[in-house]
Amino acid sequence: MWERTSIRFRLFNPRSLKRHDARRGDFAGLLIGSTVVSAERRGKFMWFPLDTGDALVTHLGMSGQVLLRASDAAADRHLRIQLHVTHPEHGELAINFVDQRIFGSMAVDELVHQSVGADAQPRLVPSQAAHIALDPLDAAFDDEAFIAKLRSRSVGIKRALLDQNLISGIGNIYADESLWAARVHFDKPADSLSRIKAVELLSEVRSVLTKALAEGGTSFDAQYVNVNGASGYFSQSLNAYGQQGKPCPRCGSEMKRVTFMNRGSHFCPRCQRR
DNA sequence: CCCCTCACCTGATCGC
DNA sequence: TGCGATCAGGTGAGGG
Repeated sequence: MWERTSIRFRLFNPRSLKRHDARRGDFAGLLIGSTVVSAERRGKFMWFPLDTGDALVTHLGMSGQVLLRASDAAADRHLRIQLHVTHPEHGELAINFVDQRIFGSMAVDELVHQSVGADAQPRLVPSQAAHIALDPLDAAFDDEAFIAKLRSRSVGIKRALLDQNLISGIGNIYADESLWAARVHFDKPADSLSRIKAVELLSEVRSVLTKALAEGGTSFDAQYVNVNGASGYFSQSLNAYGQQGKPCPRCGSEMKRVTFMNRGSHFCPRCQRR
């Protein structure tokens, strides 16, 4: 983790600041000269609390990355924002915000107090991320509250899993993997799940996320890499996502892909019945 | 409030 | 080789 860091800044694409509220002040003006004191994340939001009381916020969108580079390294493809920082031990470094599709962005946002989870410990989160629920690997995640809310929704279970107000950290890949593992059809109404099944599904969500983290995430190509540019290996372990046409690893039936919520849903028509 | 659709973008790939 | 359709790890605004 970084210690104290000062910031300089270059903007290559103004759309990459769409989450910044300029009424509070200019992005660069709020940032330059400040010191980063820590790093936090929730879902696709990642933020760096500053000594000013604000935070440098990043939303990764579909294709965003924050890459750590030598200060004189060649520009990355799709570089949108570059921060030059001085690290107390490592000297001059570049932090490159790279985002092919520009669905992500950076911002400087105020930190607000939020009381969440089973421990009711107030936390400081950026105002624009305050509606994002804890992820199920957070020690304070409230299983009972989640299961109750999940089972009160009439939407298909996959919609609910992707709803970051209910639970964070689950995107299209991990939703399909978790539903396959729990043998639940993606469009089964959430309020039709038994309590036992909901508990099992949450447990499968946790094991999918834990395994994916251990393997460094899911990298289909060189675009999806960690802060140091390394690929993850979870794509080797996928049972459902992208497996259409192949046999189900559990029962051997042919895996299907259908369009749902403008994205692909992958499932076994035999193991996962509506 | 809950639910649904669609806009927001660039780039890779596949079929003709 | 070109061209159109489709697909890609996510929100979030706006309508019913």
